[in-house]
Parts: sequence; structure tokens; C-alpha cells
Amino acid sequence: MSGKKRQVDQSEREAQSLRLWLRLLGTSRSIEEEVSVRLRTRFESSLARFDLMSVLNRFPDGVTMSDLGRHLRVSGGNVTGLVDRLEREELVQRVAHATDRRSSMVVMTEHGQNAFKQMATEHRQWLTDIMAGLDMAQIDKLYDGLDHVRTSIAAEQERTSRKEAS
Amino acid sequence: MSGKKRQVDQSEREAQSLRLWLRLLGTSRSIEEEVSVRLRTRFESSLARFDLMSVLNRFPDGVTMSDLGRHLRVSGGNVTGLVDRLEREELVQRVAHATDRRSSMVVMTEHGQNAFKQMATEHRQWLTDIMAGLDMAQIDKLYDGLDHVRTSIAAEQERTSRKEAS
DNA sequence: TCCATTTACTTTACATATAAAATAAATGGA
DNA sequence: TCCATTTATTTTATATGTAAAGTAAATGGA
Repeated sequence: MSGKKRQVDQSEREAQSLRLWLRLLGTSRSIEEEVSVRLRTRFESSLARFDLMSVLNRFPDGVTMSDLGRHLRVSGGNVTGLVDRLEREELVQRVAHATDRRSSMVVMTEHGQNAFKQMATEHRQWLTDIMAGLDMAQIDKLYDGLDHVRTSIAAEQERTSRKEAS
Repeated sequence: MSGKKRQVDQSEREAQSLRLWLRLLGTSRSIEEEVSVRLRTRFESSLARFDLMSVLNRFPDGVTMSDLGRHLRVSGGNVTGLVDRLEREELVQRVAHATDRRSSMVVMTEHGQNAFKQMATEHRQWLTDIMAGLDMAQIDKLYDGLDHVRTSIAAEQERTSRKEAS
């Protein structure tokens, strides 16, 4: 009878995994949507632009286009378009690279820095408001739980890439 | 001195809320990317298409364009484009509404149903593999934690909409 | 030095997303 | 019945995303 039991467990595990994923995706999209709407209505901006400016804020000396793509985990073509539009609004600027003529360093303009500071302050408050129903212990537990998922994804990707290589 | 203590707590709460959001977003995007890549390479499909077909699978008698938009939480224009492309590949079909000439019912074709069944089976297994590092108790706890966030978002949206109305 | 290869970035074609305007049909009073 | 309003969908303009091809510069041996 233990064969049957294992089958039921496996099916239950699959159902639970799927349910967790759908809840995770739904929660994440709800917050993304809420934050997107606020960035648009308050600042005529977007998550993509805010994320890009966050990276530039962390590296005041500038970041190359390709490093931007790596930090944001998006393609080079995407970075080109985002920087083009932010540059048109004079929030960021491409600066010639000192030694590599293929490369450009992207930096925030002073206008960009001021705009980002305002956005970051409000953004922080929005997230605090959104999480207001959880106490600090719950937040910590959830954070740790998500960290387990992160580790588990990495392990699965490791398994998959090893299988593909063979 | 309790004023100072409260300030520190508040700042700590903001930092934790932001950290949780960044982890939630990162985890969700990692899985989305993993699933997207697999849907593309295995089935030449995408999350958007899979989600749309999931709704049609739940409602075998068909769903109107506007109901599709509501279920998927996307705009009408987006639904039009997705259904156009799926219809071109004969995975779904627009059928005239029985009584409302403005409306069309979208249904899956038999080809679409077969394709969806295959995708759903593998999709379920992918998520199980991705969550393989967590035991069932951890999955349940995480699910409950995310449910708290869901409730908290709803409460915040309630607060915001009440404020805007006044 | 020369050149094959790699690296950095842009361009192109396309999918997916929104908001806003357009179109057409249904609906609910006066 | 008539018409103002609402509802259902599409169209348009634009942003954001990818993959793949193209361009130009750097790099690392022979």
C-alpha cells in the first residue's frame, strides 16, 4: 500500500506547488500594478524606468549599457530603448567611456537625481503601506520562505543545465 | 525616549517592507522567466497565451472578450491582440454571441484543447520541480504568508479609494 | 602586424501591455 | 419610439520586452 500512498503524496505536492506559484504570481502582479499606477499618476514614470534609475543611483560614477542589462536582467535592446527615452527627458545621460570607444557610461543628470530621490521616498512609503497588515515577524518569515524558493529555483536550474550539457 | 524608539521601528519597518517586496518581485520574475523560456522552447508559446487558454479551459462553453480581460486582469486591447494571434494558429476561435451582436464568445478548438492539455501537464511538473527544495509544510506556510499580503493589499486599496472619493 | 574572435551596442521584427479614441450595438427611461 | 448613455470590441499610439542580425571597436594569439 505504500506505492499508492506515494502517488497520492506526489499528486498533492504538485497541486500545492502549483497553488503556491499562482498565489506568488498573483500577489506580485497586484503590487506591481499598484506601484505602476502610482509611478505613472504621480511621476509620469514606470517600474522599468524606476528600476533603471535605482541602478544608476547605486553607482554614481556611471554604469555601462551592458552592465545595466545585467543588473536589470533584461536584454541589451531593451536597455537601449529605456536609456533613449530617459535621455530625451534629460533624466540620464550617455557619457563617452574613457578607454573603450564601443562603450558608453550612463549617469543620472542632476535633474534625474532629484526626481529619483522623490520617487524613492514615496515608493518606500507605498510598500510600507501595502505591507501594513503584516507585523515584522510575519514579514521576516515570509522573506525567509521566499529565500528558500530562490534557493530551490537555483538548484533546479543547476540540475537542468547539467542535464542539457550532457 | 519612546518617541525615538518609535522612529527607529518605523524606519526598520520600511526597510523590511521594501526588502520583502524586492525579494517577492525577484522570486516571481525568476520563475516567470524560467516558465516562459520552457513554454517558448517546448511549445512555441508564452505565459500570456497559456494563461488565456487556462481561462478557456475552465469555461468550456466559451468566454466573451471582456470576461477574458477581467479574468486575466489585462486591457481589452491586449485581449484582442492575443486572441487574434491564437486564432491565426487555430488554437482558439471567435464564435458569434447568441443574443448580443456586439459580443463574441471565444472557445478553444479541439487542436487548442489538445495543445493545452500537454502544456498544462508539463507546466505542473515544472513548478513542482522548481519548488522541490521546500517540504509541504514550508509550501503551506509560504502560501498562508502570501495570503496575508494579498489581504493587506486589498485593505490598502480600500483605504486609498476611500480617500480619493472624498 | 594581421586577422579571427569576442565584446558593446544598436537596429529590426515581433509579442505583449496600456490608455485613449473610435465604432457599433444594446439598453433604459422620457 | 427616440435618444442619451452604457457596454463590447477594435484601433491607434506608445512603452516595454525578446531574439536575432548588423556595426564597430577591442583583443589575443600566429
